[in-house]
Formats: sequence, structure tokens, C-alpha cells
Amino acid sequence: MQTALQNLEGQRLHEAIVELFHSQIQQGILEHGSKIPAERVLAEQLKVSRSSVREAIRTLELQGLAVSKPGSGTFINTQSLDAITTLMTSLFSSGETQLHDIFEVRHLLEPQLAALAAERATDEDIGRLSSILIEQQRQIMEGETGIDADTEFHFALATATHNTVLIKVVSAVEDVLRQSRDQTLQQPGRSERSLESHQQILQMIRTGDHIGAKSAMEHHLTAVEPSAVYPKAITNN
Amino acid sequence: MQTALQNLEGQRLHEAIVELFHSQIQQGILEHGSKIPAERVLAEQLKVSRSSVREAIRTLELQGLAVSKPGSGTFINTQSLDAITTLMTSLFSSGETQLHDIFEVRHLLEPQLAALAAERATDEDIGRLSSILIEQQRQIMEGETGIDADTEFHFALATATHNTVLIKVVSAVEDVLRQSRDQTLQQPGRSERSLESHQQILQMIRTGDHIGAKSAMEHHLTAVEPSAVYPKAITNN
DNA sequence: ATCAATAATTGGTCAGACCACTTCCTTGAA
DNA sequence: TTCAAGGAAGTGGTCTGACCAATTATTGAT
Repeated sequence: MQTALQNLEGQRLHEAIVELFHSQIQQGILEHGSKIPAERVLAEQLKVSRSSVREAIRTLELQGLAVSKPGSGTFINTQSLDAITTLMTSLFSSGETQLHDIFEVRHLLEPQLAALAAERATDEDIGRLSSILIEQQRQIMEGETGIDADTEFHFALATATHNTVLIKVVSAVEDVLRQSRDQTLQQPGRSERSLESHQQILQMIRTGDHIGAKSAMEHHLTAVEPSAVYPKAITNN
Repeated sequence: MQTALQNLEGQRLHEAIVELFHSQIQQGILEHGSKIPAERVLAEQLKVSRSSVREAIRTLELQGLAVSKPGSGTFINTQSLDAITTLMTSLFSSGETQLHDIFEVRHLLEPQLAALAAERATDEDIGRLSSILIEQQRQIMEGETGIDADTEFHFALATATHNTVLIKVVSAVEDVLRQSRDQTLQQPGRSERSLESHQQILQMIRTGDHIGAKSAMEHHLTAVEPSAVYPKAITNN
């Protein structure tokens, strides 16, 4: 039919099918509650095997975008947390999201996130945070930006709150942010300052000082925030 | 073999296989870089079909826990962010209700969201909020819970911040919450109290009082929060 | 010992089948 | 006419066996 399933360069077949559903959902062709064709029908329409269709549906299900009910069918779901974070990241990566908006959300979330972590972090959590900072220091000494360690630190902080919803929200935001963060961390001295404030935050968490952790995080965010002017030019790619 | 694949109660076969790998990874039997047996071998060992093995591997791959390379094999990966996420969430909340976690995130987000709305709401935003409250009042007078209007109010509040990222995050949390909120709002008097605090918040926004809006929202969340005791306080492992 | 040709292994896909469950419609009794 | 019982069709879940393309291991000639 019209479906195409184009550009198979290096891509697996079921992944192409997943992207087809993503675009149909984003275009509103498929909305919450929509029933998608039966696997056998879909296989015939797309001219692929039922196995490939099933693996694609498996993916959609894991992304929270579909729910399969034996005997009834498979239905689109866009109201789960997973579904929205999936669509969110796939939207952000394609469209232009204001860097400013993301940092505003971080300012809302992360200081309190640090406070929660200070109250609840286990020894294991603290150990994980420590090793991340050691890795960040190593990367910086080798001249790298330490951007991966930077992301990991905030993510590990979220896990230290032991709040699964918070983990998902933060990782979604961080994930989007990482793509557009390279430049801001490449300004001289900024990587070192980021590491310093990370260490301060970790120290507050070690001592269980949730107030100190909160303010340390606020200080950190202000330090790494893109300077005053918000260039809409996320000139990567 | 020793593998078991126990307790198939209502669970799909490939999901049981996924859990088996999860536990093996958590126990350290499988570590980063480990090569798992070939799909055909695995199917024979577990006494299942290769299809089920493949759907399980598909799941692991989407969770970031495995990487498949045609011709060589499938390898365990525990160093990606996704991998850590899934291991974490499968560790401490294996399926349990995240109601408490969701409200914690709301407590982090929404008071500051109300403050931002108070600073930035346009006349159009305020008009939208007003009509939502009128609708909520009508629903309550007719004996309904007004749950839809309740959700809409918080969503419109997010819209009033004019921060696209914040809108998406809040709507995600709200949508998930709505599903499990029906009963908690049916307790007598709770709907009325919810409406009252909504009106207070709106009044603060009208006058641009961001501090008042913030505290009014905190009061509101405490009022509608399920009085339930927290099931079991995150007893890790 | 080197290295090119060949065989075996492996993930990706395809085809067709059976089962358990759900949905819907026919059918027959009231 | 009404409606409940029963069966047929549809659907996801699983199984079996096969072929393809890419990778890896083996072989064999130099």
C-alpha cells in the first residue's frame, strides 16, 4: 500500500516498522485507544513476516505506546508515563526545544532532587556517585569535557531518591539535554567548575545535609547554565 | 536445566525469560560484555521456541541491557544509562503502585509551577482556568467527582507557564495519575475541598502573587493526597 | 607460517501451523 | 419478540522449520 517502509540502510526491519508507528502517532493518525490492525493483516499490508510485526509491537509495548490483549487486539496507548517520555524524546530530538525551558525544569526539579537524595541515599548510591566523579576527574585531566560523567551524575542522583517516577522524568530531561550540552561544557574552566560543584553536592549527601545539597545543586545549575543570552542556535548535527 | 522459568501465572513466556536474565545480571552471573548463548541454544535450554527467545532479547535490547550483532552473537551491556534505569526500577518497585512516587514528584513540581504561572499567565490562560473551575463546580453539583476538570486544571496551569518541556512533564504525570485516582477522589467532601483550593490558586494567579500561588498549591496537594500510609518504605533489595 | 578459500555459526526474516481467549453473530427456546 | 446458549470467526502467544546475510572459525594450498 502507501506504507513504503523506506530506507532500510543498516536498519533492522522491525525498527523501520516502529518508526512508522511513531510518525503515525505523532501525526495524529493513531490516537489513544486506536486499535491497530491484526498482526497477520499488518504483515500482509507491509509485506513483511508476522515475526517482524510482532517484534515491532513488542518494541511499542515496551515504550508504553501499545497494549496487546490476547483475543481482542493491540491498542495504542499514549497516556502512560513511558509513552509520553518516549514521544517526548522523539519529538525533542526532531524539533527545536528551547534550551532555556529545559534548564527551567531542571531548576525546578534537581535542587529538591538533591535534597531527597541526601535524605535517602544508601551506601551503594554514594559509592556510585563517588566513582562517577572519579571518572569525571579522569576525563577532564585527559582534556575531555566529561560530559558523559556529568549526565551520569545527575542520573545517579535521581536513582538515589529511590523514586521511580522521578528517575524516569529526570532521565528523560537529561537525555534530551545531553545532545545540546556539548558546547556549553567546552568553554574553558567550565568543566572544572562543574566537577567542583558535583563534589560539593556529594559531600552534602554524605553528611545527609538535605538543605546544603539543595543549595549546592542550585549553585551548580547556575554555574553550568548557558550564559545569559539564550542562543536558539543548537548548531550541532 | 537449572533454569526453571517458573510461575507462568498470567505472564507471557518471553517476559519470564526477561526476568530470568534480569536476575542473572543482578546476581552477577552475567556481567558487562558477557556473551549469551545463541538463540537456538537458548531456546533448547529453556525448552521454548526461538520466537520467544527472540522477543525476550528484543526486550533486553530495548532496555539497553543487550546488544545483538548479526553473525557474532548477543552481548550483555550494563553500562548504558538505559541499562541502569531498568535494573534500578526492576530492583525497587517491581510493579508496585507508584502512587506515592507520583505525588512526590507533584510536590516537587507543581508548587513552583503555580508560581511560574502566577508570573506569566496571560488573560487567555486565566480565562481558560476560570472556565475549567466553573465546569468542575457544575460536575460536583451534579454529584460527579469532577476528576476530569481536576486533571484539566493542572494541565492548564502548566500551559500557563509557557514552558513546553514543563507542559509535557506535567501532563505525563497527571495522565498517569488520573487512572489510579478515581477512588481516592470519591471520599465525601474531598471534591469540594479540591475545588476550593483550585479557586484559591487561581485567585493568587489573577493577582500575580507567585508566593501565594506556590503555598496554595502545596496546600492543595496535601489536601488531595491519598491519606494512605506508604505501603512499605523502600526496603531495598 | 601465511593467507586465501571454505565451512560453520549466528542474528534477521519468512512461512505456516496450533492453542487459548475474546468477540460477535446465529440459533433456538421462552 | 426477547434473550440466552452455543458456535464460528478473529486475535495474540507460541511453536516448528527453513532460508539469507554477515561474521567467525576451519581448512588447505602455497
